[in-house]
Amino acid sequence: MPDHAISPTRDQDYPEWYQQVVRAADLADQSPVRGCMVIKPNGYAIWERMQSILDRMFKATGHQNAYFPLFIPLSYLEKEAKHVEGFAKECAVVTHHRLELGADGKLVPTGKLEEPLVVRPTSETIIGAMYAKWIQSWRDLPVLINQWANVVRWEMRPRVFLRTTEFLWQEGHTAHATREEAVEETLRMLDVYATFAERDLAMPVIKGPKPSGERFPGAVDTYSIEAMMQDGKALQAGTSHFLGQNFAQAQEIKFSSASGQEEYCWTTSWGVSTRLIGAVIMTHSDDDGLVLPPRIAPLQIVLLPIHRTPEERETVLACCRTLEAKLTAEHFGDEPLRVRIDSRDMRGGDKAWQHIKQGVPLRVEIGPRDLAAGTVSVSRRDKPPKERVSVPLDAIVEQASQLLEELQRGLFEKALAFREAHTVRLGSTEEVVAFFGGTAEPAPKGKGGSARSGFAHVHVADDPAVAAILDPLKVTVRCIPMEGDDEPGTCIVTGLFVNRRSVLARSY
RNA sequence: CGGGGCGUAGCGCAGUUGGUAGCGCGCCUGGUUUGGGACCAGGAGGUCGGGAGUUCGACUCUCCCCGCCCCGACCA
Repeated sequence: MPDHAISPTRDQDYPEWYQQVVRAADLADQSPVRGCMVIKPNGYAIWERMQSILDRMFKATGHQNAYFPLFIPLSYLEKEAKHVEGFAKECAVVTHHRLELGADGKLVPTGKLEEPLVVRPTSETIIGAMYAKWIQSWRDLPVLINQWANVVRWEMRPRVFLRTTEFLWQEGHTAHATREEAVEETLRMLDVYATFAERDLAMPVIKGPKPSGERFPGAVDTYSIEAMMQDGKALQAGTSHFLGQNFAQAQEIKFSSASGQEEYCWTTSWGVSTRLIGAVIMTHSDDDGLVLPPRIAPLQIVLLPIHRTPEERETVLACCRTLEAKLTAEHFGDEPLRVRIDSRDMRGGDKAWQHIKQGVPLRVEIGPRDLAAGTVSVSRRDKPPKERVSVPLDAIVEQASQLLEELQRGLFEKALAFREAHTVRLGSTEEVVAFFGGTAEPAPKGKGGSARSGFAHVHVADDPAVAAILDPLKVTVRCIPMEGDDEPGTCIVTGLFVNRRSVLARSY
C-alpha cells in the first residue's frame, strides 16, 4: 500500500484528487443525466447537518420556511430585464405534459403547453409574484421567508458538488418597508453565513461586496463569502443580495405606508448550496481522504471493538455499549455527541482506513488489552493515520467534547494559516501578473492547474479596464473585504481613488 | 460549443503485425490469522461506452454517436 489512501495526491493532480476523495468517502455517484449527481447517504448526511444548523440560525433571525413551485411561467422570468439576461442561457424548459407511444415503440412528448414552464434556476420571480399578492400594508412587513429546494441551471461544465446542473440549496427571500431595513437584512444573513462557515465548517471566509460585473442578475448589491481552497483558488461559498426595488418594481410588490403612501418594497435574497460540501472537502481533506470538522461530521466518534474469541467479543462489545451510552450523554456544541459502534465483521485495519477516508474525527479502539488496563486507544483524523494515544476509559468520556473542540479549532487555524501563507498585497499590474504566473499560462497536459497562487489584495477600481488586465490571467475580483485593516489607495490600472483593496484570485 | 486526454470486472489498469480477454486491489466460500490496509486455497463477476462498416474473424482498423476529465468559452 502507498503511504496515503488517495491517489493521486493533491500535489500531483488536484482536480483528480478531489474526485477520488468524493469516491473514497462514498459521498456521491454519477447520474445518467449529464451534469447531475446522486448524493449518496454519506454525502447527504453532511448536507442534513448543514441544513439543521442553518435552519436553526434562520429561525433564530426570524425567518420561516415555505415552499414555492419548481415550475415558473416563462413570462415571469421576462419581467426583470437583467434577471432574464443572467439566467436565460441556462434554463431548462418544460414544453409538454404528456408522453405517447409512437409507432416505433418510443415515447414521444405530446400535449404541448400553452405557455412553456421554466424549471427554477432561482425563485425571485415566482416568490415576488406571490409577495405582490400577500403584501398590502406596512403592517404586513417585513416578510421573512426561506425555502429549501432544488434548482436547475444548465451549466456547461459540471463538477461534482461545486457546479452541477441540479443542486440543493436554500434561498431566503425577504421584503421590507425601507431600504435601510433591507440592507440590514442582507448584511445580517451574510453574517449568518460567515459565522456558519467559520464556526461550523471551520472554513475561514472573506466577506464583502462584489464588483458590478459579478453581481447577481437584477441585484443592486451582491455580497459574498469567499474561501480559499487548497489549490489557492477562491470558492464563493455563499451570497446575499440587496435587490433594492428592482424586483418590486418589476413585479408590483407594493404596500401602503404608515402615512398612506403607496410604496415599492425593498427586497433581498440569499443562499447557500450543496456546493458547501465541495468547499469543506477542498478546505480540509488530505491525501488520506475526507476530513470533516466535528460540528458537521454526521459521525463524530466511531468505536472500534477489537477481539479474537467470542468471549472477548462479548466483553469488548459490552464495554463499547457502555461507553457509547456515556458518550452519547455528553454534548458538543449544544448537541449530543454522535457516536457509533462499528462492529462489522472485517479486518481492523481495513475498517479503520474506511473511517479515515470518510473523515470521522475520532476513532476509539477498544480491545482486550484496553479492558485489562481500563483504557481506550484514541486516534484523531487531524493526526497521522497510525498515531494512537492511550487514554483511561473514564477520561475519554470527559475529554471527548474537548478533543472535538480542539480538532474543530485546529482545522480552522490550519485553513486560516494556509490562506495567509498564500495571500499577498500587491501594488502594480506587473506584480499581479507575476503573482498569478504570467499570461495565458497553460496547465500541464491533462492536469488541472496546480499553480497554487492564492489571493492578492490589490487596489482596483470597479472598472472595465481592470477586467481587461485580469481577464487573460483568468483572475477575477472576488470581493472587496469589509473587515480587516486596510487603507485607501489608487487603482493600479486606472489610477482612480479607491477606499480599500479588493481580493483578486482565480476561482471555481 | 472549440482544443486535448480518456472510456476494457466495483476501483485502478494491461492487452499493435486483427484470431471473440487478463493483472492488482475489492467481493464470495473455507481455513490459518487478527492492537493499523494479513496469508493460503477455491470461486463469482466483463454484450471490452453505443451503433454502423471493413473482414472468414474486431478490444484491436474506419466512420458516427454518447459519456467522463483537463483547458477555453460560460457561470448568483
